[in-house]
Amino acid sequence: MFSAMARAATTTDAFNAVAEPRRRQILDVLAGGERPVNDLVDLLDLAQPLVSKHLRVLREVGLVDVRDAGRQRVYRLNAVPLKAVHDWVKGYAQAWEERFSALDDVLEELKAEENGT
Amino acid sequence: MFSAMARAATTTDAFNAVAEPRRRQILDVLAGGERPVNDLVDLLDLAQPLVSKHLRVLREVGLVDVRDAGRQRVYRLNAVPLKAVHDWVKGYAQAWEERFSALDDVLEELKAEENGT
DNA sequence: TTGACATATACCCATATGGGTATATGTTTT
DNA sequence: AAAACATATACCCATATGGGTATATGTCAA
Repeated sequence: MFSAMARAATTTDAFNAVAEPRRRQILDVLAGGERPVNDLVDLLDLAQPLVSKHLRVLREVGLVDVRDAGRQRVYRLNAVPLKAVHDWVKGYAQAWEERFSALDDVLEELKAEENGT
Repeated sequence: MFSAMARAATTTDAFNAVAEPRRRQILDVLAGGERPVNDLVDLLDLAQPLVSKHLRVLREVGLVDVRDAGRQRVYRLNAVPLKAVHDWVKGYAQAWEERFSALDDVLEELKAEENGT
């Protein structure tokens, strides 16, 4: 038995992992190839413990893999969990395209008015 | 002058708005057409104030528009801000496809082994 | 105008979060 | 073995977050 949680963890899936800008930055760097932690510290200009913490979230969600290399820990991108995000958001592509073409229509109208009705 | 914030707000962009499952549900419903708040309350089986709060976040991020209709407030999807999410995640498509084809290779190998050698 | 209805807001609460500093852990070099 | 290096973890802290209940606000119906 346990009382209802006041708030559920929000760092347990790809959507949340990727909601944090720092973590997107990390993934963006790793997209260019695997990197030890210190590289990320330098590139992100963020305290080392914070980088490690973000990496932990990414690891728990499966967005990165780690490999030991002497005294370094080399992190590597695993983009697979991002497919879920992509699949969800892809469903809205039509919706924003409609919006854009609706805007185009308005602009066309304005242009037509400019040239006399 | 102000002291450094201990933590920045995380509900101020599309990435974060969409990280919350309830809000994705709301958008999924609105994708089927505009809806008054109470419809969402019924469909999501969530307390009305919570729905209103999630709608507020979505509104602030520009993912929904509102329209007054008598004593109802009708919410409507605006998918445009999702394009940013799509654009970012799209850049990783190649990465997860590589992973999948790497997996395919492994499976092929196992299959080959099964049939002798 | 009084009451029902629809929605937003003001609170309270427990917990998650991200940043920070100090330190533990493990590895390589000297 | 000791020192330097690389990384993870344990804390502390302020604040954001999501859920909940009560209530304010505004609109329509009787």
